Amino acid sequence: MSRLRVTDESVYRVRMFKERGYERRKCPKCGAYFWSLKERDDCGDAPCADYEFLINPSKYRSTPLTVAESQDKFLNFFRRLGHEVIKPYPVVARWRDDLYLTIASIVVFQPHVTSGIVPPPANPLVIAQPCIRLEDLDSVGYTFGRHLTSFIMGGHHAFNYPNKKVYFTDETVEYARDFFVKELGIPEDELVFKESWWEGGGNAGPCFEVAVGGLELATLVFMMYRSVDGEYEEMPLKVVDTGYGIERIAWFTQKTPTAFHAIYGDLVKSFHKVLSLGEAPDELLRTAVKYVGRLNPRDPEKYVLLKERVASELGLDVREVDELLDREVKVLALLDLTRTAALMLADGVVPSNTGEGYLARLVLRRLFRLMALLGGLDYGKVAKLFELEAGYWRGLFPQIRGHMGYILDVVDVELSRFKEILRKAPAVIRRFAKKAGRIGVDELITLYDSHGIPPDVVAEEAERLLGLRINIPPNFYELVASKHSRAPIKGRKGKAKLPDEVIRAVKLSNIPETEAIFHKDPYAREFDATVKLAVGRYVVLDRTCFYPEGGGQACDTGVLVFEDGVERRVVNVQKVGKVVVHELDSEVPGDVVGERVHGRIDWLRRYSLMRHHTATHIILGSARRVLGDHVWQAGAEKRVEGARLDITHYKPLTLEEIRRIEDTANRVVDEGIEVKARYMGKYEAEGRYGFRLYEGGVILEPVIRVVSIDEFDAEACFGTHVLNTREVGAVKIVRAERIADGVVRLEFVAGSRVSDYARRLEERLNEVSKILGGEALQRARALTEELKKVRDRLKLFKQAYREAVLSELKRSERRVNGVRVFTHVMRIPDTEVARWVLQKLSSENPDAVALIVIPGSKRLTVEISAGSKVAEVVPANELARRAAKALGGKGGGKATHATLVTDPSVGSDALVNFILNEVRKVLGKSC
RNA sequence: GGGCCGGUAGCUCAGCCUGGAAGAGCGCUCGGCUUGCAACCGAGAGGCCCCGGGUUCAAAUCCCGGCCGGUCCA
Repeated sequence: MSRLRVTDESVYRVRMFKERGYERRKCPKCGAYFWSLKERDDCGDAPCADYEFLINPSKYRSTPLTVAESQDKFLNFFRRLGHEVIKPYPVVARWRDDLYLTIASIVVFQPHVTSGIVPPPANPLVIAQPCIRLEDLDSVGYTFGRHLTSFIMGGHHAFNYPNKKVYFTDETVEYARDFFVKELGIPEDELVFKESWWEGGGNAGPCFEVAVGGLELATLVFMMYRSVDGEYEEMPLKVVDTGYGIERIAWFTQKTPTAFHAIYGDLVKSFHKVLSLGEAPDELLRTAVKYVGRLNPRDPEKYVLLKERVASELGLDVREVDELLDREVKVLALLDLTRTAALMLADGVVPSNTGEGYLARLVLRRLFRLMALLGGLDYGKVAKLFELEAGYWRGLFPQIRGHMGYILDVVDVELSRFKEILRKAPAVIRRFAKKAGRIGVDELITLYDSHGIPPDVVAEEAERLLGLRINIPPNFYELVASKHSRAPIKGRKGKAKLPDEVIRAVKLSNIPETEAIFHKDPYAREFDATVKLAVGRYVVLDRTCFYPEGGGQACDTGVLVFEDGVERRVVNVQKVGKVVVHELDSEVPGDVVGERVHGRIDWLRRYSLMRHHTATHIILGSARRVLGDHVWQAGAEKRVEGARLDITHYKPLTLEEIRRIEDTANRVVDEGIEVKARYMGKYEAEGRYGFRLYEGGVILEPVIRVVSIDEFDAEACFGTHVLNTREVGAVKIVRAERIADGVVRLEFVAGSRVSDYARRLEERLNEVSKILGGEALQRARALTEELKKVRDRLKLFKQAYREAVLSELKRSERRVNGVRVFTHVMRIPDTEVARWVLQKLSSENPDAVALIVIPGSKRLTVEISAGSKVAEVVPANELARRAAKALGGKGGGKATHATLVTDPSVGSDALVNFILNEVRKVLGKSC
């Protein structure tokens, strides 16, 4: 965390500290300033302090609360203070294009509210938001629950606008004090407010970390700066952003040895039972917890130290402590990871190799690995764990139980993938060990990076297979990460489809929003308008029927008629903000600003686009009904000839599923459902339709245009649609393919294009029939049979030819200085046959030299072979080289076999004679 | 979105670095041994070496492009 300050410390001097006599003190351990009523040795927060609340529980008496009770207590307290309770958002942050997961309650209001574009749904408000953070994925459990991958963040937020102040630092601190002291019964003496600085998501501000008994229970952030290029700029909007750890409150009040025991209650026992493991003795955990608060368990050396201390205190063997503690920590981590995975999957994440899908896979892989290490990874057990979570959280997170079918199906698929990696691991490890001669750090990294084999698996297998001892560097995952370049979290692609100067001119001109006739009446084909701006071939009007490219829908084309009476074609239409720019096929003559124009769009093109656009919504809704709630749009394109829709799904579609999607879509078409486009308030629309609205992407506006097909489908959409599904006519899916891990692409046609598609198929079939000479299907069957026969026959002939060439070659035998030499000139050139024959001959006659000339119009090829016995004396490659040099040509090879290529003009006879001569010369010398 | 790895017989893979006549195991077919099965022994069938281009006398092998699959990171 940055210690940068742009504000003086006065911001931390809130009203309450003065009124109630809090003093500002400095922590001798971390140097941070904090406020408390009484003198203290430290700032009261890990790792400066122990888990005091567990070591001396009587000092921190409070009523034990479950997670649900903690949440209720928190929400009700702030409701009584005038905060409106907001329903929690999904853990997958689909409304944001810079984050995958909801990592804090404030994420729910970013960036639309914090940037001032949209007012908050209520002000002030309070929310209990389930959050997911994967930073501590590998060390979950080791801090006994201080770190979790999924947790509920209780946040009360106030948005202070320049003209409307709600409340800020003074009130926030007082609320915190009242909540902890009056509501939870914590003695005020033990409260510590530590001064700190918070930064995140481009915002920053001072904050207080509120710690009690060694546990931070809340963070109170006062977001007031925007960080721009490393500098802080004060924001007009000042936001109270608080985060109360609901699970931590439950832990604190229950004082169980670990947070997991407080959060998961009976589940701790159930998980052990499913895994057939005994629970660690309470005494062991209670002893360990004394050190967990202060030691950083991610530091392996410190962790060893912790175990040693626990062992000596309990009079146990270190190995025993080590085993029991490691095992317990893994089981506890599983409780957290299962919930995290369940929450992500319940929100419809499809595991994949990119985006949030990858994060889901990461959690599942970690979960599987832990189970494998605990000695039992099978689907039945994993499924049981998820079912236990679903049952346990049915009150707070009913969505888990609601999506159990999908969750278990995905777990099954992912487990198979993981097992596949483990199955392949030995072969890959062997290959690496062989290639590199060892398995060092580089090999470990590549094995993990490219093959997904974790280093501990490599070490295990390498020892088992090859007897190799492998050292895993402690900073292994850092090394992996350092291999990858850092890029923006979510890539934004934006290619300008207009020249820069046009965009600049439009922005400078301050032209008001173009009146969208295409929205008011999508059936309007002609219109009159006034020219507002003209730059070269680019024209802006005050109103238009021309739909600009957007939302995956191609733009309209058509004509504009200016006052000179000349029709100019509109070839491209784009948006700059809310201003529509028409690109013409030629420049506009002179100054046309203020002129009246008449426009006409190409109606058939537009109508086809409208039909395909509505069809896309229908297909999406159908896919969701057939496949499940996890189906989201991953991309779409609507063209005149057809459309395509990419959906998230975890396995390839079966033919039956495709047909059911198509049937469902056509039923919706036949039902004749009204397609409504209307403007709604953001929160109203979200409340009514959920985040399904943002299939096509995030919309950062207080009022959004919602296109709905009754209850079947509703999306925030800018496009033009037909008024009734009946107008789509019909839908035909023409292709379904898996384009990426977790993404299936559906291509389809609608309306009259279905007929076009059918005609194309018909024409192709006719063409095939014509070529085959008869009814296509029948002829194809017959021809396939025939082809098989011909192939078999050809094989026989080829065999016969081989034999013939071989026998002719054999007959050509002559003796040159005691060596048998065979020569043959092929009549039907066939390199493959020549090689086969030579191989056969020389293996039967190791004392022979043989050559076959393969004539050709462009070149003359000679394959030369020397039997194993004579190859040393008469190397074939030597012969080829000499001939190439003397006769012109190229050649080479090895001692037993060589190839020579010359110009045909050399002639077969000359070639053969030359080589014979060379053989004679070589043998003459050596004899 | 980017990095890395892979694509050779029905399956699992070797060969590729260092170019020179396509391999192993399993499976399959047939035969032997067996009352039969398994095992064992013997023989055989089975290959656009992912696709396209380039370099070369010669490419599974080297280079470039593409497709497909896997994996890691953001």
